[in-house]
Amino acid sequence: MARKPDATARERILAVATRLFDAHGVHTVGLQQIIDELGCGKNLLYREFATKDELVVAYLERCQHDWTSIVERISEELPGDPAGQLIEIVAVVAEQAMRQGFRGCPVHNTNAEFAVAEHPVHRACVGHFDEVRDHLYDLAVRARADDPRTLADRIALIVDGVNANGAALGARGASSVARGLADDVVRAAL
Amino acid sequence: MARKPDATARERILAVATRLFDAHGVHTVGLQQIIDELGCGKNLLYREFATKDELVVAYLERCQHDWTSIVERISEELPGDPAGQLIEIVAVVAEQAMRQGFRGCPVHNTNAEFAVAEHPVHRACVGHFDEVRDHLYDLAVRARADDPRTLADRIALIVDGVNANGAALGARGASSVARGLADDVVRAAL
DNA sequence: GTCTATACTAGGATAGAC
DNA sequence: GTCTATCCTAGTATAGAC
Repeated sequence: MARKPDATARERILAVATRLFDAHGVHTVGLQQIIDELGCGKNLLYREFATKDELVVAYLERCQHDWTSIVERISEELPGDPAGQLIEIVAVVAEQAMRQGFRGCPVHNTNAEFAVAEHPVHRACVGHFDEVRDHLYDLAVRARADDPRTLADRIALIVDGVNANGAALGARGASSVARGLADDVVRAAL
Repeated sequence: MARKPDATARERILAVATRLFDAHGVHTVGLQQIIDELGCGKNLLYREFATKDELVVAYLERCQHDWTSIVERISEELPGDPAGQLIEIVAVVAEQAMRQGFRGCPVHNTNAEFAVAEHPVHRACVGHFDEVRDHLYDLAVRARADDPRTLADRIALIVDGVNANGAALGARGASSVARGLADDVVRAAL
């Protein structure tokens, strides 16, 4: 009797790959390691993702989706308060960065591993940061900032700074001052 | 006739390794690639650096030395003006981040590639960030900030944010607003 | 037909012997 | 400075279980 095709295979592969990539970085994790942890055959992985690059791009899309979920939740919690949303975005990222074992923004980390500008993985990373930038700008405009471009970029600096500093120094680093800084930045921009 | 032992060998190796590590990341650069570019034998490299990890640690020490040179130059340019030095540090990093081909802080990038906390490379990275943090705190104290810890951490966030954002988006990113933000932050803290 | 498991190629890695 | 040993990688092909 033939098995039914497993519709969840792609999701299961991505879940394992995400966990390993997040923990160790992309280049240090081999496909064999993913296969071993999945307990599946090599063919299954290669059916869903023809190359490792494809798997990495799918991983990045998943990271991007996670980010979108966060900002949408914040948007629902503070409807009609774009200025508050800008501050809350910083607060949520800072909270993540102070957790034990935080390794930084996975997209930044992946971007650091793929230097060639034309590489699809590098492009996927840049695409994510462009989306983040656009969203922050949109919030800054709706907050009626005098200079929304500058406000959005200042918040972007804080978010990126929390991710980088938290990856290096964790909770004993600079993340704890991020929310206060965002507060001052937003207040001064309105 | 036998060659004299080359006292500059270590420096030449480090120079090539630094260029390649900066451009492509640590894991993607093989020792063979470094050897090929040097035009030397494998023994020479192994005489100076027993393992790749040792070479990477030496590379990080070089990065740390480069950073020290920058802050010392700023210290000489603005003697007796610790507040101005904090702003100038941000300005110099932002200027670097807007250059063509900027790939981010090499220490952050290397740290992202070495996740294991006990790994000597990871330790070397954290050591660098601790030094940076201490230096910023020292400047904030000497600037007579009301809360020097918070001021130092706010500047650290901006510096790290410039490095991360610049690596992703370059000159079209958020680096251009860094100096202005640092200016406001320092002014508000005094 | 779908999956697991294994064998295999080709290349690159670290490491070290001579 | 060359040459070798061993290991690990991505990716392909094949054999067999369900």
